[in-house]
Amino acid sequence: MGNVVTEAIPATIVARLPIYLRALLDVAMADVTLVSSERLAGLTGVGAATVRKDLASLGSTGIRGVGYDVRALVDQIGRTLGLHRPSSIVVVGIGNIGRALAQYTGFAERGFRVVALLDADPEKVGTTINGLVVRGIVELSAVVADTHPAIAVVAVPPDDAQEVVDALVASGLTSILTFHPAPLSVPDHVLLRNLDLAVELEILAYMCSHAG
Amino acid sequence: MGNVVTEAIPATIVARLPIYLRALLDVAMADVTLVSSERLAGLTGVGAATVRKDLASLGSTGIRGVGYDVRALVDQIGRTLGLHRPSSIVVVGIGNIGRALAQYTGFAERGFRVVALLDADPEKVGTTINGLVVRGIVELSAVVADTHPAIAVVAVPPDDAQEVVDALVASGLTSILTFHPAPLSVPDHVLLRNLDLAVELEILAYMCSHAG
DNA sequence: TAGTGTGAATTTCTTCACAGCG
DNA sequence: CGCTGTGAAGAAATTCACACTA
Repeated sequence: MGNVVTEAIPATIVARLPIYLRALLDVAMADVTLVSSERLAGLTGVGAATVRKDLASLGSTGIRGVGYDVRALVDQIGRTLGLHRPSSIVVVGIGNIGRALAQYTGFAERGFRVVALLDADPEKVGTTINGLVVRGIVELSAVVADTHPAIAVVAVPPDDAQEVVDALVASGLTSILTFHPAPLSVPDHVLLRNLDLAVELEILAYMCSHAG
Repeated sequence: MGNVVTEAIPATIVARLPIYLRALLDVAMADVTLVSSERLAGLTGVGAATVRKDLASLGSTGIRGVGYDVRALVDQIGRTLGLHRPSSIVVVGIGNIGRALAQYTGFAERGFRVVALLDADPEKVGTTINGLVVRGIVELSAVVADTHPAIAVVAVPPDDAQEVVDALVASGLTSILTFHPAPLSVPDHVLLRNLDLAVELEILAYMCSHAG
């Protein structure tokens, strides 16, 4: 039990781990050092039994009759998610969303480091954001080869998205986050996660017209 | 079968409907008028049988041996999601993300209309974005009463988010989308959907360190 | 014939309930 | 005593397979 080696955690659980982590960092701020599964359940909206099962699945370190040590849990989850050493990120497309990412200072404490910014607009190339110089998109493969980012975030205009994604894939990147309002295609070995704001609003629209 | 009245569609299905819709709008652009469940499955990454089950659950109109009529499906899904008439949106916080939302022209064709912009910064109040004047956050309840938005999108600095959400709830809004890097609390009757970019990156980080 | 619609089988996820331990 | 850890039960979602029909 509690094997240190990774043994494929189901996607449903992986999707909840960041939620736990977020809540744990939050209570840690308030100098709380112990949480019960019940408390964590209340903070995250997940069932208490599910919380225990999830934590057990990553070889948890709960103390019977007491709860879980917050710091230990943060470590455990962070390690499971691969955040024990910072992941480098390249941001492609320095529009509103790209700039938000480049300027966001909270990534550091979540284990992410923005290492490069790229844009196609000559007016933006050469400008500095948060200590990073924006480089031209023509340098894409050079920048990737240079900084070896783990993840690329693509926030370019819709018409350019597929092209940029293709270029990233060609440069060897295999994890991409996009904000594109339509499906994008990538080879099977590439992980693409797409956030479409309209999709989020549509889900909310349904819930709102059928409930509260 | 195929009851027109709403009979509580499971959340898993609701979450997929916007994905189908997105793919359908995409193929409609290419003047495609018919799609098979197989094709839709390929476009969205969902299983073909699941696609058929989902569409059947909203009283679908597939034609055996042929496929589904794209326009009919778009209508059907749109109506189910409550998009047959545009939902009004108020955007609170005109930073990078808020500006991106205010400027995004694609919402109209997805059934959403940004009707108001709010910000606390006196420098921003009074400026115009995409034909809308930014109003002060002190006017929040007046603006809500005035424009009756269905959904509020909150993109303010982390420290202000809870306060703004509370004010929105107090003004009577019950559907809120936020971009906050921590849990937010709302009364039970309010629907809050939170997009934490760090969470998305963390999920990607896990997948990337355990697969591709 | 090609592809929907759907019971039935299967897998996956969640909840329950409680033994066991600090 | 209180809370974790977990088998077993239950619910939900997915997949299978095929009858059926335009």
